[in-house]
Amino acid sequence: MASILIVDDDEDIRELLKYNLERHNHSVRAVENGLRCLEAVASEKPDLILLDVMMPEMDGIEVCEQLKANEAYNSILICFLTARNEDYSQIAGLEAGGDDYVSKPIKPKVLISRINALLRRLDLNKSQDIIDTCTVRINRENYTVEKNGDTFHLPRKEFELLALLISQPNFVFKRIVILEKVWGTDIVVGDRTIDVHIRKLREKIGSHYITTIKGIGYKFNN
Amino acid sequence: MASILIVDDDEDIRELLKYNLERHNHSVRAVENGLRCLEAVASEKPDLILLDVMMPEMDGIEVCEQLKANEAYNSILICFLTARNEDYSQIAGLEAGGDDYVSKPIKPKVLISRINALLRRLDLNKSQDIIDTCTVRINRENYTVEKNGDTFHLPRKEFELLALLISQPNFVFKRIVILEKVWGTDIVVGDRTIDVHIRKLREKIGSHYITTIKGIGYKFNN
DNA sequence: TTTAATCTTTATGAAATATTTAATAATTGT
DNA sequence: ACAATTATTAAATATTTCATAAAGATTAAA
Repeated sequence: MASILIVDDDEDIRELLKYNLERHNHSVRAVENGLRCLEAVASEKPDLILLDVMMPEMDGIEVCEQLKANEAYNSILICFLTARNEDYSQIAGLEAGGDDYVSKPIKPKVLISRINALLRRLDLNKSQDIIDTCTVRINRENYTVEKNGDTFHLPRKEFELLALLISQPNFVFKRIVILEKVWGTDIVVGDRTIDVHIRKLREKIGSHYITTIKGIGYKFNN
Repeated sequence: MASILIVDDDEDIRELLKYNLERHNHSVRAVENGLRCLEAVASEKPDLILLDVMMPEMDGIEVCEQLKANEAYNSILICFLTARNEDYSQIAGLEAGGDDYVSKPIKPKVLISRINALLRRLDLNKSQDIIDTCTVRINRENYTVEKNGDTFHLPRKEFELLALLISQPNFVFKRIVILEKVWGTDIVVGDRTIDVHIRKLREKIGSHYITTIKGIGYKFNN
């Protein structure tokens, strides 16, 4: 859902982060130092950079300052990765124009949740109260769905699930992404919970609107 | 819960915002222009400034730049208030060092929710997994509560409610603040819902731990 | 100043909804 | 056919609402 650039000299961390972010549908590149970061940004501007503070040669703070000084790049979100008690870096990083920081050791869950919070800032105006496809229209004001003229109410979770799927018709949402968006990163529910809600939705809006993509997730057909 | 400074030349807006923020437990000051804002900041540093962009004499962007240039004040969060289609201002504002913006006409709910998101950044490290008073200890890992040696589980909402109250023993949480923190700003539930959860909690941890302050809210006794 | 009536807010219990789990069946891809 | 994944159903929990009772404030009269 977003293009993310990882900058860290530790290959294990790059791999860990790449794996986790890709699981969550992000498109990820990873480089090992500040110079490569600037190159990567120049070749394709990412939405967000995960930037290690402590790196040989050019540290994260410096990279950040360079980017924020460049009008073409200063809208890129920057999230610093800092060692645990590196308090100074945290402050310096945020003052250099960083948007957030995450302390190592990095818990993937925490990282994902922070990243989502940051990305939400990008599309502040995207969030719509009413989503309208040619067949179904949902209204966040009162959790209702309108289909062929008749309007009915959906309970919260079912509504959020439908709202997510319908936000990008024909796009396949992975199960993990659904969990994250509808249930939140910190709440743990069993795997079958999604299925049950999908079934309820299908009962209510008609089975053919939602297609299962086995091994991946679900999509709303339009 | 936070000290907030409102800067807007429109008295109605100042009043509206002040009223709403105070209802949510924030301590609020309001001034009518940029100069007064700088004075107010100098006399007492706020956690967050709600800063109108369009103001006579010194506009919000300029105020923001001055504050962010001053090492003593650049940690203050700044949220711009912009006219609806003032797109340029939004961008300019964020580039000037603003942390967020809210478009007029301002919906109090939206504002409160944004402000909470910003303030959460201030106390990233505050959130504890285990809270321990002399009598009761809660564990966010697995939603359990330990009292006099025996441990039991609480359902999510009850747990969150207890966790909130216990986070500041003897502090009276207003109903609206409880709703906001436990249920979230965008979810609407009836007024009696809180009562029911309070009752469940009292049943489980003992009635004397929670005191009702009529017309205001509840507190956890320690 | 006390008392009683009145109004507002909170407590309670039961019912209605919503959500989650768990067990089993069905489906799909290999 | 086998393994993995999803669907389905029923049951268990959790959450919310609703109606009614109780308690706390407030007001006005005695």
